[in-house]
Amino acid sequence: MKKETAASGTETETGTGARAGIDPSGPALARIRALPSWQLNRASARGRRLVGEALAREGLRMPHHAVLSAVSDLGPVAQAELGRTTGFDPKDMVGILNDLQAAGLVTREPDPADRRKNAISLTDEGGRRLVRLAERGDEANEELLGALTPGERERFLELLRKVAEG
Amino acid sequence: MKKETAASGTETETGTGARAGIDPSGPALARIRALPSWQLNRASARGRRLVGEALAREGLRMPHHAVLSAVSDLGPVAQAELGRTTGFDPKDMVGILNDLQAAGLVTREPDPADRRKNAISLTDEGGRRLVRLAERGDEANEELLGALTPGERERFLELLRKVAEG
DNA sequence: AGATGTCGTTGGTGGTCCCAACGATACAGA
DNA sequence: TCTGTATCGTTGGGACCACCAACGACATCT
Repeated sequence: MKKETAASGTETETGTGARAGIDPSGPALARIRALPSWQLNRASARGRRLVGEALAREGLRMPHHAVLSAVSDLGPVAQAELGRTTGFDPKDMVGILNDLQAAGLVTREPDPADRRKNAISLTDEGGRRLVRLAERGDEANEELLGALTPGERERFLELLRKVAEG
Repeated sequence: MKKETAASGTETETGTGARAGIDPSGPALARIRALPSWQLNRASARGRRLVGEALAREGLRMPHHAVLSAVSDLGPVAQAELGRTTGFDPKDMVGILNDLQAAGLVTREPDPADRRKNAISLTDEGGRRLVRLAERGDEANEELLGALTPGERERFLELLRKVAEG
């Protein structure tokens, strides 16, 4: 029952990128799996899993790490500014900061100079936790790129940045 | 327009917008952004957005494209087999196939040889739509890698596969 | 026959991202 | 000073993707 109509017939095309060694009977799935977007999703999912597991050992998740880093860099800073810097939605920023505040890693005080704003600051414990988070994150990324040589990693990151920035 | 005073206005300033170089006192954010996992997430998100928009022009989404491709390759096939092949959760497979069936792109008939199974087959319209989906997907991936030369694309995909497979 | 496992399905969770609206507040211009 | 406009943090909702638990129906192995 193989009535392969799609793509198997006279789809000569330019022959670009097409991995010539693909199963001739039904290349549709292999084509999809060869797409950069597909492989990017797979690699990204693996990275998220590795980093997620690593940060979970510190009781936090990736957004917490990012926001904690931003607070560390920007000193006392408003939530909206944190959102612009890290790219997280204001809606989600509320929950992230709630978690960090509940864990005693940041303080959230009203800004006397602008009473609309919250001044977010890093606590000492937050600073210590951030160091450990960075270590865990580095370990996870080390494992993520484990199959690559140092030279390949450099090249990969360079190309990846181009793709990410569009 | 408006000067951004921020909470730390009085003593931080130090001269510029600070967008230029990495601040040596607090490189935490820059470190995170330089992580492969961070860049992978960015690139993957861009890919998902581009592909999603492209496939939406055909009224479908990425999982539909993948499953439709699998059905095209595997002829009449059970849902569980589709799930194993494409990696989608059985729960999600139900919804995906509901959509494809409602759109007349696949048929779902009871398998007489095993009444637990559904035999999923591609319709003629499904085959035609799949061709268009593949074209749209290729266009989106073309744009995704637009900043890379052909040689860079090949190298990038090679490294990306290594990272994805771990 | 009974034990075991797979089938499709339903239900629920969590994470990421985006949008709309709200009250409170700040600010620029009439 | 008053008034409109914009931003602040917050709440609520939705789309999409990934994952897991449980169930009845059914097949298979012993």
